[in-house]
Amino acid sequence: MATVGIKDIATLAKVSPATVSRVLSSPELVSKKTLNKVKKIIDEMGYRPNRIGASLRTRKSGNIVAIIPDITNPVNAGIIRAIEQGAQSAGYSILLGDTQGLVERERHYADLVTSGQADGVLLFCSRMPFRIDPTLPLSGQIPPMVNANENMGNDEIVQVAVDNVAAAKAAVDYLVAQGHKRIAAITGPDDIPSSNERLQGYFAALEEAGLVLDPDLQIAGTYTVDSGVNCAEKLLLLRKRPTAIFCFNDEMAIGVMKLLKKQGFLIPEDVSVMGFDDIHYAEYVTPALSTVHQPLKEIGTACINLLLEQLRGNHVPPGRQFLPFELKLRASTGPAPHF
Amino acid sequence: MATVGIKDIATLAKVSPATVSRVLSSPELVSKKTLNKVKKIIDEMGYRPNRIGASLRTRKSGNIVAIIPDITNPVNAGIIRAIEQGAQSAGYSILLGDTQGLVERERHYADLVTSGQADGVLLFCSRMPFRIDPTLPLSGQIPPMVNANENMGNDEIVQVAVDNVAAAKAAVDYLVAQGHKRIAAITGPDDIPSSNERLQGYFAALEEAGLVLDPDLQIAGTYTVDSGVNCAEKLLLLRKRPTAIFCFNDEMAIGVMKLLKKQGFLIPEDVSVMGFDDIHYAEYVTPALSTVHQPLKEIGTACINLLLEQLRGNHVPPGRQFLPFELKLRASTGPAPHF
DNA sequence: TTGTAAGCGTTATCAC
DNA sequence: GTGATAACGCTTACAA
Repeated sequence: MATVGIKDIATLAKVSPATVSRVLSSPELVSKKTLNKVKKIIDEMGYRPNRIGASLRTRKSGNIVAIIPDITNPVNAGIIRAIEQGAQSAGYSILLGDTQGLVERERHYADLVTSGQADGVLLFCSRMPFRIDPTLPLSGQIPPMVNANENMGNDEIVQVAVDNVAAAKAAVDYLVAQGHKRIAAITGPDDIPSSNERLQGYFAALEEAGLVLDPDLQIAGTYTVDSGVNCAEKLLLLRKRPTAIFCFNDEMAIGVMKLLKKQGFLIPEDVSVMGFDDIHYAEYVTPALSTVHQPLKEIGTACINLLLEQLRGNHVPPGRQFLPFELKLRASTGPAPHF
Repeated sequence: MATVGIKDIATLAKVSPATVSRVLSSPELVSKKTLNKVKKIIDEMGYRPNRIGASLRTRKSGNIVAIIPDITNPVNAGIIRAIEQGAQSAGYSILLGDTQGLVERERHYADLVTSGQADGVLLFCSRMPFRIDPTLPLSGQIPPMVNANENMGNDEIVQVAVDNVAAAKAAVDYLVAQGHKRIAAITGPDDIPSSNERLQGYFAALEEAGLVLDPDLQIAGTYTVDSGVNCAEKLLLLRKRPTAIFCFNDEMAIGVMKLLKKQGFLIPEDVSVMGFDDIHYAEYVTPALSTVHQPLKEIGTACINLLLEQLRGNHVPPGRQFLPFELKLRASTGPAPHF
């Protein structure tokens, strides 16, 4: 691997390094003749340009860092897959920053931009990983950045997601239309904005339906199957049980169904269960889970496109961009039981 | 973001750039006094070293590229998560190369090493992404590299995985012990070495049990739920149906169960279903899926450690390294039906 | 259309 | 312990 550089090619092709560089980066500036000559040598020598050298000079790394709480989460994985695809087509590579939800790791990965290793950020969480002076305008303080699937509570940031309020409302509207009057909500952790948005949608639907809002029917989970089990236990212990349970993600819905079945409840005859996300397996649990579908691929594509636009130096209007959700009605929801 | 560099710090601290560099990289070489002085200025100025400049000089990017057919696959996601963790602790970042199984994308990501953007490779597929001269020894032709969870058919490469032959044999041994005599196998695509290894294990178990090997009972799937459905259809159409179906991954097992239930078969009373992988949801399908557990975290950790060892310049004995699998017996397998 | 030469921000090698 | 200086491999004014 005796490294062959641009100078070696230049020497062999009897041109200047600048010309070789042009052959690589802007071939239209080079005459056909020298172009071919140089290309031939490049091939013969198996020369591969060193991107680090170029990066140092151009001050562009060609990398985008994705800051993700958990790559194992199928929602994130689905989005990142589309992102990677779009990035690669545009000549960018994705740096994977799985943070396990830790602030320090979010910061660490944000620092990759500061240290020149990444040109832009895709943020899958709601916390701002950069130190910001709140008295100054945000633009100029942060690099090209797009938030994926969360709400940062700041409309100066470009954000792509599903309209969680509307989506949750649609889910609950459906349960209401099925005659349910006691509809429980198992939310996510209360510091997660998207979970709070879903809660708002839940409230809105209940209010519109003129249903009383029973605080006992609102429980915070942690987005895991186990927490679904635990929350369902609390719900079933109530004197007045819910006839429908709306879970803010599919994992918890799966946990809820697990407990329900274990306790001999019929789904949906006794209790309807609604999820959120439409992960791959929602379709294959028994009964098949009704849920809110999030268009992961489209979210990912929109994110990377908006980021690439910024990286090209073009202005992207900040604020939230909503992609359409879809209510997937399967077998876990049905009419409210009669008493 | 008026970029402040090492020289600025040097000037302000009235030392040489070299000293500032030492403060950052080898503080033990600097006197306490200057160390503090320089650190203070660095803090005050919010100076962040530019890694690209350093990379150019040291010829180390600090990146590792993970070449993965599909990040959406929970097995890969689980492994990569542990890898990312280990890499980050060692100061490395992971470049995500989702290839969608395409050779050209595998090559593309391998090229990141050639172009200096990555120092090592974590390979999740069985194809060698580097051009190799087969007449020469492999070492020297490839960068630090570890294969995760596949078999490259080349013992000169460091590879970490579960012993697929033994694992599949254990799974089938169990079915045999349960009295099954007609055990079907739904394999993966036949160009995937790990699938072929599982097939070997299947053969070995049948042979050891003195069972006839019926070619009708061996079908190649594509590792998707749908392909599980299709393969199960073929199996159920046979005049002599299997009483147990061993699927080479959980997704297909889920598909098989879906069809079985749709057709009114009882699992495991009529047909036992065994999966492979033990993905998160295997536990939550109905009936809970018996399967072979792969220790994803351990695989990931072993991979990154072996790679880091190579990146440190230490020799790592090539060849395959097996991590222990575990047979998870849940509700989808049981005794063979009596006739 | 091509060449010259000055960097990009760091670290390594010498001296001192 | 510290400083001067020359790289690392490339791009890009500017000049020719």
